[in-house]
Amino acid sequence: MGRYRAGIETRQRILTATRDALAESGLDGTTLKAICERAGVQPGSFYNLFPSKEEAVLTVVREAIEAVDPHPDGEGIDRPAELVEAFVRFLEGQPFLARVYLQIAVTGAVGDGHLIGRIRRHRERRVERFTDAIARDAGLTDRSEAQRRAELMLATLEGLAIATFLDPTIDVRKHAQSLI
Amino acid sequence: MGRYRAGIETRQRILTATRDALAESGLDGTTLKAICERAGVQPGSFYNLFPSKEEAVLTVVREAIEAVDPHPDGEGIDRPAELVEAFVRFLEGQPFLARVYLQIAVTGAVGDGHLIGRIRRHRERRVERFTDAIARDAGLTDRSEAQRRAELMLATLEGLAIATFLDPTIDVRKHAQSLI
DNA sequence: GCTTTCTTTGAATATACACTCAAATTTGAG
DNA sequence: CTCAAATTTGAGTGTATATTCAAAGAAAGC
Repeated sequence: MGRYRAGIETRQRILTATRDALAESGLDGTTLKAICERAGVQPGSFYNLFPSKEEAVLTVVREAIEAVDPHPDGEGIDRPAELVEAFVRFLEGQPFLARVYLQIAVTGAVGDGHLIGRIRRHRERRVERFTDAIARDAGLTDRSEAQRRAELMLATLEGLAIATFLDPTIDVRKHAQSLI
Repeated sequence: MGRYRAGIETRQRILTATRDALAESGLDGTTLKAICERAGVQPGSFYNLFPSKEEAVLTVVREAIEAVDPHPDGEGIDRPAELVEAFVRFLEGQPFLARVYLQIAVTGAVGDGHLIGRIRRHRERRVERFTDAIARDAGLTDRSEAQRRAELMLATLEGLAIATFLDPTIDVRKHAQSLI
């Protein structure tokens, strides 16, 4: 499966096109046609590089989340404030992608169960990171108490995301700060 | 636009069919065909009673929310605990409809802007009720502080709803109680 | 029983979608 | 230059969708 330079470039063009389409038209408006037109590519070419439309969308969302991760390599020690800050940055910087993420989370579970599995795992890891950071920060020995707080904190952050979709005037940052 | 008895009965059958379809197949699986088959009705009959599929779905969701409202008539005084309890009851009793509600909230804003408008207004009223209840309960004269707390509380509840979709083992009630 | 209003039918419309595939073309290593 | 591997084309497939409409059929008031 070695790729030529042309293939790699096209792949990038498709990812950029997907990101732009998502920002402009949302998840539903981001059809294969829309992506291909933006990327200057025909469907067959798309499917030579991606197994499905979903995969391209998910790649874009994943990259955006990683871009705000304080320790994307898994090394280093998270602090709760950093994790919250990363969430807020994601939400403010790429609100359209944040919406797509939630859309998959809320919608996906009914689907084929493969897409939702990935979101589920991603969320589990996030709960763990929050739990660790909180336990460390508050000096908690009771890990289940830390997890309880982590779940609540993450729920609030995701709820705030929904709130901003419905009312963009809400000051997410201010609310998020009050969690720490 | 007076209706005959037959029309009223058919309307009820369609609403029940819609509710059942939503519970079994989610929002996406709830096609017009699915609704009509369950209700034992042809499409033309559906459109004689509802202007659109969306309208039927929204009616079902609205009725379910009203069913857990502590003061559906608008009279009486809410207490924060009651409002939280209503939310939890809705989430536990009709998880599929709760998901549909969030799905519209997260997805809708890109659409035609008419469906989302109704969700937005519904949410605004809810923030107000929470704000009033909190201000009264905590004896706050600063209404903006009460509103801040209300927004945060509602965000957490909605976030918990998302969490239960991804991980049904989460104890929403316990988390929700800790908010009061 | 007549007449108007409401209800039901069900085929038709229109359209949108993700995805496939055989053939033509381009790439780049040796 | 050669040739196998990678890429691109673009028409085509299959399927599903919400909604419409003219015509036929019940329901109720008088």
